[in-house]
Amino acid sequence: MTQELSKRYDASLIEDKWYQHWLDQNYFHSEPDSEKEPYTIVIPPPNVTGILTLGHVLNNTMQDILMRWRRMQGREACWIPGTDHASIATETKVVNMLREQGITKHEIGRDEFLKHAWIWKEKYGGIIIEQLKKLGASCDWERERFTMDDDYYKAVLHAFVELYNRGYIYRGTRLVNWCPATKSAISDEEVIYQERNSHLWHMRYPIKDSDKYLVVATTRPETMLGDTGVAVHPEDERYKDLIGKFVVLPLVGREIPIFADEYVDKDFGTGCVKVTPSHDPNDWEMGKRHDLEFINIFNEDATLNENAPDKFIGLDRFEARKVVLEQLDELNLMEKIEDHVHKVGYSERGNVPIEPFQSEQWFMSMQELVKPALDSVREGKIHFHPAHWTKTYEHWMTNIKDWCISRQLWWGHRIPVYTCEECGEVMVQVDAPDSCSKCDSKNIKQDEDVLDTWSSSWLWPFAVHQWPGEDKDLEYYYPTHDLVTGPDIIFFWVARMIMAGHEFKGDIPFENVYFTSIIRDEQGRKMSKSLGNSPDPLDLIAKYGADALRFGVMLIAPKGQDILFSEDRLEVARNFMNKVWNASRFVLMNKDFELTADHLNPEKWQDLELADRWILHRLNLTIERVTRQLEAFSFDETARSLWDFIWNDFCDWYIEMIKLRLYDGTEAQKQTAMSVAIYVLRDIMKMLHPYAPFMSEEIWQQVKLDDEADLIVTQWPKINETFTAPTEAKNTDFLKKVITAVRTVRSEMNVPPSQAISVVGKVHNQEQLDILEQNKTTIAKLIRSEDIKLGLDIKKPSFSASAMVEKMELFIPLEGLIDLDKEIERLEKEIATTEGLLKSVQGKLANKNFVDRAPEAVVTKERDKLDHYGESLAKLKAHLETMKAL
RNA sequence: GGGCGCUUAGUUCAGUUGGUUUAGAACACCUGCCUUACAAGCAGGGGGUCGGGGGUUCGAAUCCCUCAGCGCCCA
Repeated sequence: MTQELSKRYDASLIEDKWYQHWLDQNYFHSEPDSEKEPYTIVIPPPNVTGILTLGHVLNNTMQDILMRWRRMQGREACWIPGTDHASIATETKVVNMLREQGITKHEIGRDEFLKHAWIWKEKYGGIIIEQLKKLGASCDWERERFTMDDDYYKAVLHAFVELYNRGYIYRGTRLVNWCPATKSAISDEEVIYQERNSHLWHMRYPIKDSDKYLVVATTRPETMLGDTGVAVHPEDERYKDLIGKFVVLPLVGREIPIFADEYVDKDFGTGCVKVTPSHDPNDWEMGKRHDLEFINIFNEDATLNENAPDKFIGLDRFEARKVVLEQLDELNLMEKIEDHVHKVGYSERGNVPIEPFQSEQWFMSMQELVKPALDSVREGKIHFHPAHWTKTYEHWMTNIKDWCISRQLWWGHRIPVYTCEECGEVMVQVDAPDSCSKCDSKNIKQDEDVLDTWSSSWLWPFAVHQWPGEDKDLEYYYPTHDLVTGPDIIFFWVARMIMAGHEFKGDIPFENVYFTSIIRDEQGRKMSKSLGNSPDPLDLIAKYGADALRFGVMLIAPKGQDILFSEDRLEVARNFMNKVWNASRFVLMNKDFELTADHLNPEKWQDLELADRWILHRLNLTIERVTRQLEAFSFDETARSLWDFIWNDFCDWYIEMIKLRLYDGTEAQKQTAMSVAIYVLRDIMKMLHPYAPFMSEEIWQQVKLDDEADLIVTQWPKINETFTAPTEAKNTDFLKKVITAVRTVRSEMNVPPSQAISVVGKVHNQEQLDILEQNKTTIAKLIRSEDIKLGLDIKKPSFSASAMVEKMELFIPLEGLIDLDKEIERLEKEIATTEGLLKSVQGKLANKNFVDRAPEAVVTKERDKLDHYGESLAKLKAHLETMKAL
């Protein structure tokens, strides 16, 4: 039986209940089913020790919408969840935790450190997963994966070994982006450039065997201790004579050559560039070209090493800068200091300036991997949404550099390269060798480094299964279908997954990639912990409900643009949820019969009225539109379509129009109205379910038949062709216009709702008369009038306000109430508006070019308008005259 | 320096292949209402000429060029 619903929707009473119910029924779990077409999404695995942010809410709500929608469409829907070990981020957290206990990681050693890390992971690793459940995420939790699970770990090593054997992985000494805080190399993508106000120091380098000097300009004076040359442009007349000569490096005394290189920008600084091959990428290249000496002056923590003069050894790089500047100043070698704004690369995780640092690392050659990945996007096998990201992708892919995949960390997948200490044999294999394959020695040492996190998560779409083993799940669910992620990881992750998909599976990993917006605060600032502008989604769920959070975020998530978030936006969504709740409550309060299949069978409906045919017609349009919008990943437009249909059509008009039948109608009339209302409400719940799963399920339980399934597994609504009723839709629009016109007069003339009025309608034709006569009681109810007179040639009352609707004249006799001046003013305004419209139409039609060249239909339309406005204007003017004569 | 995107009511945004009236919605605002689903509500209303300029066209917020401002990415 129907239970009483509370007047206000309280999300907290139902959300946990339904989530538990869905879990109990195992609805989220998927198994391969040859009868059904699969639909798969792999979650972008969040950082295992992370907590839910609004970005996750946005991203995962979209995924859940797609999952629930596809599940309802009958697909075998599988959403695979999991977390990422996040090498640097997690290790940093564990290091900090240990530091608070007075422990350093080197003290306790690798194995002991990893024990602490796993304990940390066990303690905090489940948080974000539990938070996703609060949001309503319908992930297949039985399939949850972690990138360092045993089998996943092996899959990562397997991929390394494979690529090594295929010749894509090599070891090399390169200048890498070095993070002195974490003492590890990082990839190009992990360097964040930030603008800094700094200086350009102009320093004098004495020329050997001369009393002259040349001036170099630099933003990093401390690196001069590692300078091994000075470069000028070959065509720079100022310095041509100096090429081939030497300068004596101040503070160091080293004699270094002056040489010419095209790279030098004559117009920057002095046109002379100090060259530090070991500490600058461009200088590195020049060093190679000109066979310069490579002198590394830094330790791993960016203090100066023994290659620097004694007094600098051990100084931090920033300290060293001060000392260098002081000493140059003392020696009168500082020409001048200019203010200078430049971009400094910071380590994303360590949050300190990165140091270009010469070291031995593992690299992955990208040349071959890029090709199929680029083609599959260019050829449209993989679609990006919005499409413009394709260009960004192409640009990056065509300028890609080899990927530095080793990290000087412990938390992660340790590189499976083993070296025999006896004979130097190198063995690359998944399982550790017992002995050297060449000399049989047991003295074998594994590479100390771990792999970049992304070189494990790039395998995610297939490594979540049993890859590289035989696996029916992998067969069934791969390739996946859609991926929803942030554009900030298009290079880190998306591009690399596409490469891995092609390389290891010979196919694309997904068909569509939807790039979400970036969430900012009201002032457009990025959300961050330090700014304190990043609300906790769980607080928002507690305050507004998960459904409102989901719906609200979708409502403000435009395709391809940043989102400006504020809590006001959630209030809007909460109000909407309350509206839906109350509309449902209204229907249920008026349902006084046990619902049967007959009630829901359109063929059994008797005596449908105009309102019924109209709302069913609108329902059809909404089903079509919402389905189309979901197919296009238009999450915001879908939300708006649902809003418009539910609030504007169903609540504001349909429910109001059937009240008369429900309150005063015959049993049959009431039954019909309720049947249609419930039918529509049921489809509303189905369409709303992906957006607001909790409330829609709660209401569904009240309007479902006993033998029907829970909403989450109910079939997505379909268009019913018999509901198509364009004429009824048009007639209803006319009816609505008449009602609104009367209401407007009422309001503008300050007639309170309690005040009875009469209405006299002089219709334009018989059709209008029929529509209005047939719906007279409905009109009466909605305009609160007991007295409506209609006719083709009805007499116009003298004391009355008036309005025009599609050539029909409406009079509202307001004797004793009417404010004559006000009505005259109103009419004059109306006349001015109509004159404006008329003028614009006349202008078009007076243009010979328009009449000659515009399509016939467009011209006809304008002629109709001319006729329409002309007649309206004449009538309005006539009214005005009568009013003025009074 | 290169690339991508944005600029429409006070605010946040819609506006599909250029042609339904003088550009829509929500929030905010103004007026009147506790009308037995909902005051987290109902009814009504005011408010923008679509960043500036130029062009294409019978017709442009919608296409092209240009300038300006903002944002992001890459170097």
